[in-house]
Amino acid sequence: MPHYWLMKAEPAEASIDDVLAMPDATVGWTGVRNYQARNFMRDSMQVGDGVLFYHSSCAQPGVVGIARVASGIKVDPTQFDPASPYFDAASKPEAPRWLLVDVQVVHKTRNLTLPELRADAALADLLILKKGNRLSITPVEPAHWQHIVSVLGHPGV
DNA sequence: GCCAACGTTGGC
DNA sequence: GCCAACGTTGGC
Repeated sequence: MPHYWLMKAEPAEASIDDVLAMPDATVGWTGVRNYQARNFMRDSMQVGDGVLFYHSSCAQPGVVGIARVASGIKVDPTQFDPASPYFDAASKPEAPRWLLVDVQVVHKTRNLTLPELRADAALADLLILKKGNRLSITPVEPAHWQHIVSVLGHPGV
């Protein structure tokens, strides 16, 4: 039974177009620095899980594509790079603190915007819409996933 | 730039 | 372990 996820990306940093331009349309999901989000990747994600690719911190936040989890869990190399904004001096190579998975874009969609998501009664319980939610990775209920890919006119992963 | 909400840190 | 201070997120 696959799981489904919503993963936030800042388009100024890694937009869906940026990822599409990469080999195999696949990107290592660097920069997760929240334990709960990390634990979702480490403990619950499986290769092939469905991912809603979401643009945040931008003019038109929303779901902009369908993606899939494309690797198992790996060490996030940016934590050891002093030049990276994600550098973590407290993390040691013998005990890496931060992890990532590869994410492969399957289909770029139109932007299903945040106001549209909020206006959809079927998505009232979508975690991203809950007040105060800031997690960059959240699980998505199968019914929510089916609804969103249907609204986007896509068969899913 | 503002601000609400939440996570992390660190003194005690 | 408590909790105030601080930093970050992210929409507006």
